[in-house]
Amino acid sequence: MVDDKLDTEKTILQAARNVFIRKGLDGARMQEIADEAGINKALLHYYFRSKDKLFQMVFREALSKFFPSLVTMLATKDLPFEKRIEAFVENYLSIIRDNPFIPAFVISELNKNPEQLSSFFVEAGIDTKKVSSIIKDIIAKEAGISDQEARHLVVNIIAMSIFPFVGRPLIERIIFQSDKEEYDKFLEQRKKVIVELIAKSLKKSC
Amino acid sequence: MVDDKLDTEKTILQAARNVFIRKGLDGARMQEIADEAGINKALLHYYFRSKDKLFQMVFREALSKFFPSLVTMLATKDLPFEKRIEAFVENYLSIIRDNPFIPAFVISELNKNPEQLSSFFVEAGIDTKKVSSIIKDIIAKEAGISDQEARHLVVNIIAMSIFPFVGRPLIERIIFQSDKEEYDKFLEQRKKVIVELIAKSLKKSC
DNA sequence: GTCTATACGGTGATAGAC
DNA sequence: GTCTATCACCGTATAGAC
Repeated sequence: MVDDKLDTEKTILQAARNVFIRKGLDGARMQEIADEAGINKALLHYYFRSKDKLFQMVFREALSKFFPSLVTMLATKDLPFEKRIEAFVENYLSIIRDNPFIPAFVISELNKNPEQLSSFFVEAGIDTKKVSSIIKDIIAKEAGISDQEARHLVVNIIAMSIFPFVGRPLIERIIFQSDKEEYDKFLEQRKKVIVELIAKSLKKSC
Repeated sequence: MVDDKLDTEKTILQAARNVFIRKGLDGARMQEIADEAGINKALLHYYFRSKDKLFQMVFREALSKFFPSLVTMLATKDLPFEKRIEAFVENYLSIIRDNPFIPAFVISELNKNPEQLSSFFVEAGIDTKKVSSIIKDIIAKEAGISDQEARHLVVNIIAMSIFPFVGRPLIERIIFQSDKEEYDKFLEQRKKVIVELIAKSLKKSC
């Protein structure tokens, strides 16, 4: 161990991330986290009091990564609309690429326990009204579509970005015969595919 | 109890579905399943030997619903291509609507334990090579696109269909301010939105 | 701060009566 | 087939020595 006493906390958190994201809250074992951190169980409780407290740390951090520059994407009016969508997709995909298991983790835990969200929003200082009004006031207007269409637009973009990651076990086996390399190539093409699809959809038909 | 002895098994299975789909394998408790079925724990083991065996029943059934008429959609050449896509989306969405929690359940369990798939394919008699070659040989040709583009097409359709359900806890709160009715309306519009988007994307640009 | 030892409540599974 | 009682184990959490 090169790390000195003080970053024991960081070591534990990293181990907790690995285990919780792989196994989920219910599937994770404090013993496994301790092993992965190279310490023992008692120390976990010394630093984080309980399993649930430790989980909250990991989960909320993961959830934060999920709110990418959604607001940023929409708030900055510097670029033309389509360029901003492109920037958003690129940014979002790169975040997911760096944390490929976070989306499935967050989705799993959130579906088991949706109430967690309320307290998260409060404590993270996120105003959902603001986000939703931005969609109406900025996206809808700039794209020249209705409020409802703007919501579909946002959901479509996020869906197409995230799904190849959360559905990877299934897609990779069925469509790619478990060829990991082919699948990675496929993922690299996503940005272009999504951006072009969205751009085309925003053009008035002719 | 009106049910006679023989459908105890069905009662148990239904209770197991409810609990496993809500809590996942790790989060589910045999006691809770027994309670929900109105019987006691011992009987669960009498009928299904172990928690894992019972889970497999539920999980595989759920997984089957996930392979919608993917093959059907592609195999039948009766309808013109775009009509077939429309039929597929409609059919797929109605399956999900009837089982709205299945996608998140399957995705969660599959990401925790991807190896389960191999044995499932074998036992369900699913030939993944066939599915993947259908995508190349039928979709790509009829749509006049490359093999790789055909794969993106399939993934996009499924992504846009499933995501509003697995991401519901998040989307509903952020974009719809927890307005359930509004969200249901939104879901009803999905078929039209997806079909039109895909149709537009398949048109040669002008 | 870090360890070992242990308490204590569950949890899956089985034995055995009816 | 269905129940009650019980076992063996595991998992979180804490006590207490160093």
